[in-house]
Amino acid sequence: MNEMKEYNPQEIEEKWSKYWIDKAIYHVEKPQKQKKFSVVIPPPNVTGSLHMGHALNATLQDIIVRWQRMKGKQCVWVPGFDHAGIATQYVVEKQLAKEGISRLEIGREEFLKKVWEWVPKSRNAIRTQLTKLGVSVDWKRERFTLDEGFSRAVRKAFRTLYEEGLIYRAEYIVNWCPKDLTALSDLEVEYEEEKGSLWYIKYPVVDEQGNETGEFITVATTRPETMLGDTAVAVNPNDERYKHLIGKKVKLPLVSWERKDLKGNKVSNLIPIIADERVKMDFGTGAVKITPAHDPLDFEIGKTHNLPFVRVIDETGKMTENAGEFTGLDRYEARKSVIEKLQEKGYLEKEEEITHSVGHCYRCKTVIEPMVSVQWFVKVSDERIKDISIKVVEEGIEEREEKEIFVQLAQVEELSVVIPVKDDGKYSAVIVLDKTAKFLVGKREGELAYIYYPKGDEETLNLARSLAEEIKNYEFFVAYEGVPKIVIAGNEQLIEPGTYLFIYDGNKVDLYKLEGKKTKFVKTLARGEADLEVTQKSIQVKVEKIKRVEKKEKKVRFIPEHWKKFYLDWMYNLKDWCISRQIWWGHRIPVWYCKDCGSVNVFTDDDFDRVYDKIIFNLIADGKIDQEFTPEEVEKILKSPHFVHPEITVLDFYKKFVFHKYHTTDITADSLRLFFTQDANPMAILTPGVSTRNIYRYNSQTKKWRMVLRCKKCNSENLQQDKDVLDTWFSSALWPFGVFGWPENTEDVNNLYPTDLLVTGFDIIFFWVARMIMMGTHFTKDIPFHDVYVHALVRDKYGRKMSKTIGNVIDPLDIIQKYGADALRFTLAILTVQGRDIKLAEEKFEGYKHFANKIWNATRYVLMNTPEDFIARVPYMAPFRAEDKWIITKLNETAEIVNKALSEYQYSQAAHAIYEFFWSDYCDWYIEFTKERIYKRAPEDNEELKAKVENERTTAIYTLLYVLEKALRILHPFMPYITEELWHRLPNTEGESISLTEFPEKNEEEIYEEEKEKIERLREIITTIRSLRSDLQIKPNIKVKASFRTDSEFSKEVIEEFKEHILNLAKLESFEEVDKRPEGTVATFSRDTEIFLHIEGHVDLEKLIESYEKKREKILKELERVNKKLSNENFLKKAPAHVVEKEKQIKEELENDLNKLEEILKVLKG
RNA sequence: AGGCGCGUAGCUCAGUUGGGAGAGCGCCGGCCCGACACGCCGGAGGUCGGGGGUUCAAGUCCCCCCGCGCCUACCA
Repeated sequence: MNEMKEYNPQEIEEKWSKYWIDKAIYHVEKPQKQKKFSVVIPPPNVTGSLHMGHALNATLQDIIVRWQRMKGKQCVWVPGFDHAGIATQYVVEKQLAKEGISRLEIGREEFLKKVWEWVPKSRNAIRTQLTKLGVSVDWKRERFTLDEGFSRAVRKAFRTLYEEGLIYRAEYIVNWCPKDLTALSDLEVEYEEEKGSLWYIKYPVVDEQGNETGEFITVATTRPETMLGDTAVAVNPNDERYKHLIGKKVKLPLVSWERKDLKGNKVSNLIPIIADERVKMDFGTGAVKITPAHDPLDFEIGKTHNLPFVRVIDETGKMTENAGEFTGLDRYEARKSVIEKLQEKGYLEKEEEITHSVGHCYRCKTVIEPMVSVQWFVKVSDERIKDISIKVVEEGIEEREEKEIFVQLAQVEELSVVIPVKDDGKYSAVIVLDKTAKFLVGKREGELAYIYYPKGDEETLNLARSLAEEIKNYEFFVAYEGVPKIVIAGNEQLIEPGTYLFIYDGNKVDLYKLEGKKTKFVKTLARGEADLEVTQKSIQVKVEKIKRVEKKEKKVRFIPEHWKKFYLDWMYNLKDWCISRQIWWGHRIPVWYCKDCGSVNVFTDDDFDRVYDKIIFNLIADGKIDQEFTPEEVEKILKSPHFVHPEITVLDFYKKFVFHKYHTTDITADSLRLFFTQDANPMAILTPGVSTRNIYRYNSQTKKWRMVLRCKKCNSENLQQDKDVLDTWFSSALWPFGVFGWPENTEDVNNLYPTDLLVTGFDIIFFWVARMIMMGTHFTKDIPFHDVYVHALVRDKYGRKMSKTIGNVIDPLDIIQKYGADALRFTLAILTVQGRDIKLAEEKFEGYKHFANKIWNATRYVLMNTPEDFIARVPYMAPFRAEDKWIITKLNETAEIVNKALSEYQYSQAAHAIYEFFWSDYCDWYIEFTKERIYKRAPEDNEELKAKVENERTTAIYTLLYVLEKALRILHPFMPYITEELWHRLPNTEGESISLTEFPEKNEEEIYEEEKEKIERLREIITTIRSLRSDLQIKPNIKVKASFRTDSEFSKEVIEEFKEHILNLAKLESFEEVDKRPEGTVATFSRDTEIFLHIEGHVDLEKLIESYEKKREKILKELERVNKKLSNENFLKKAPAHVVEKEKQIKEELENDLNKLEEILKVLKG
């Protein structure tokens, strides 16, 4: 019926990827709070390209999201990108450098234009890569950390924190990169072990007059050039060697010139010897030179002892004027020079080799320079931020929310309920409870809304109430007594009389038996959308107000759990977060300094109340227009396609994603001009309804308008904006609520936040996860996410990190090209075990492409044998056979394992279960079993027999299709493409996408224990025969005669029932029961059954004997173990009875096996 | 230095409350049998890093040691 070509991943993946996006399958316009499952993607860096870590990250998210979606959740997975300040600036600078352009030459504005030109190219590339992976994200909600909404959110966050005193500006020692010319946060510094030297320098001690006493104090340093900035020598107060020197002074060698501190005060070259506990006695000489301006610890000591700060190295790594004769030298040249000079003058005592770790810029690898400068900090160490961030992870916060709900209590007589169920627009079932309904309970918006119960019957009302508490997942449920009329697919269903409950959960109607207050699941009656038609004889409604205390747990759970400790350890020792960066690409700090009164102004669009003002202000603050601009410029920008969503304009983006209002507002150059004119025109004050505020001023020379910002303290217009931008992570910290529209109180924020899951790598727990928790809890008073799944690092096959330098990267795109995205995804999933890094080698992908191929071909087999008129044949199909029930049982067990594994994020287990099922159970056994029925030729001349054969074939095909369809659904989250493709090809499916079908769950009705046991036994028997054939080296194409003998009724039954399968799958000519071993046969056994194979001609028995000897050894060893256990009195006494029983059984089995084996060996040898 | 993780078949790894050692790849032998050679059938291969302890029973829990990896801190 279906012509299937060979499996070609590229072809199908391209097709479905496009289909999903074009149809916006994964867009949910208005998700309901109760049903949602929301995830935000860790925004990939716009500079990068997708590497294996991204592929893993995206795959793990997609598996959970697709699974949750199939479980009926309304999934919203928000994609987006991160502007990556330093990294992007670095990349663009490098590109410009190739053209011989430096950013300093072209200036800030021009440079940013270049970046904006470059960014979309890179962004689009990653976007394409993500779509190739098959991620089921909602592209309509895509965001960028530097889009208009985010930029506004960042300013709002900054302002709020500033006003709360949680952001401050201070002089502090920071990690400075002399190449990128910016401060770096502690986390952005990479330490590496390096060989260096420890130089011992003698500082002459001087008396009160400043004359050298002849005594020296020797300090040790790895950075002699910083001695020029020394302002003290410190020793430990308990150090006997130096106690007498404390309080005295030394004369700083070489320095004969005048030095100045940060405020311009002169600093003497006679510096004090101070005592400080932080000095370690056992390092170096126990005396340490103090350079407060260029060393973090010295900075601290300098602060405590009130030492002057002398900067001797500038931003570019060159020596400052304080370095006297060394001024202008690079810090490394200066080091050489200083050493030479010291040696020359006899101050250098010795030089020792030392390995120490040196901090490098994470981006350009330049050695960082600790330097005192003025920076902005977030006071994350403040208890208002720190405490709650610890608490939500450590123990969680339980919040009690009192809710008032109104429940209609309807006392009725003769209650009738009709439940029509529609599936895909067609009626799939109708349930009619004519006057037999007992009570009815329903919800509205997730809350109990009404109860219908028999007039005056308080007992029933109470029962209904308690059931409403107990049953969590329902939209309504009806209880009835008596005989209901249930019609499913046109057939009336009979149910034995009793008290039952129909529960509708939004997806399906389940039937439960009601015994007292207990409910017992019977079966699922129908799937689809259920309606409710209620009639009653009389009604009396009373509204009851119920106070409900809703407990809401705010707890962030790390998976695997040990990352919790990792996070908490860091939180306990939290240092303030330096957020200013001396670069251009990023969110410019929304601070304007007043040049007149010196005060600090933080502006946001909250300072304006009209939409025009707000937009103009945001455009200026974002650097999109200058503070002086023309209305045409504004219109042009607002009417241009948006960077993230080119299908709409920037103005529309503002309305939809930034303000979430002003929907009808249009802005044109003309309307702006009018607005500005009125604003600036003092006469307008006389016109009613027009306000003037003097925000805009026209400059007739430049013919431009200017938005005037005024100092909030002195009203001066003489303001200057801070030149720095914010750390990218400051905006990323707002990601989980920023993407939903915060700071506006949007529907998405209400319905989708907190998010359910965050998947990320451990390396950014501090950078990102911690900061999202800090900012999330602070701004939204709620956690940003419930579960944080921390995934592994992807390494090469030798366990090394993948890096471009080593050249061991495996590019996911190459893998997709060669093996397909499905194989890539499945491989990553099956290798994902909690707490272990992934070692990757290309062969692995190949292996799982084989799996995809296997599924493809299995489907080909099924479809090849599905007749055109299959559906019409179904009503005539024969009853299920045992193997059908067996595979259905296996399918259900697999569904259960996969569901459980995924709910615990056990990706590997889940993937293994479906792999095992598909390949071993379905392909290797079930398909082989069906061949008997599929290939059986019906005799043309016997109508009755022909019909029987055909109907049995229909059953086989039906089961093949039924199981295949469900198995594809189970596999779908792992391999979305191939499952989508194959699913659409099956005749028993309809719908837009497999991803919108229901994820299979274990159905107790489909568990057939008896048949399962039989088939397992059958497999053992077949395997035993195959094994003997192989030992005897009988070619597979030769059919041999065989016979068996057994005392077990069960085994006999299995053999008789499945004789055909045994003949087919063990390649036997015959398999008859005998009393004793026939002549000319070789024996083997499977449990209680002896099997005899007729050998014709010469057979090499050596190999067989060898094989049996080996088995005998094994059994003996086992027996020894079991006997030892069973002869241990303590074991018999203390071990649980069932364990002892089991051991006894094992012993019996082993002894039987041994007897049989020895007998066989005797015959073989004799 | 402190903390965390890992050490199971040649390789990569599963092994969920402590009860007869597993998978994939590789290897060996045999097969193009009407889905699939990206396949089928059969098979070999392990003192579960070493030592001690708890227990009737330890790959699984506790302690020590060895090896590997990672993180944090210090490094004048």
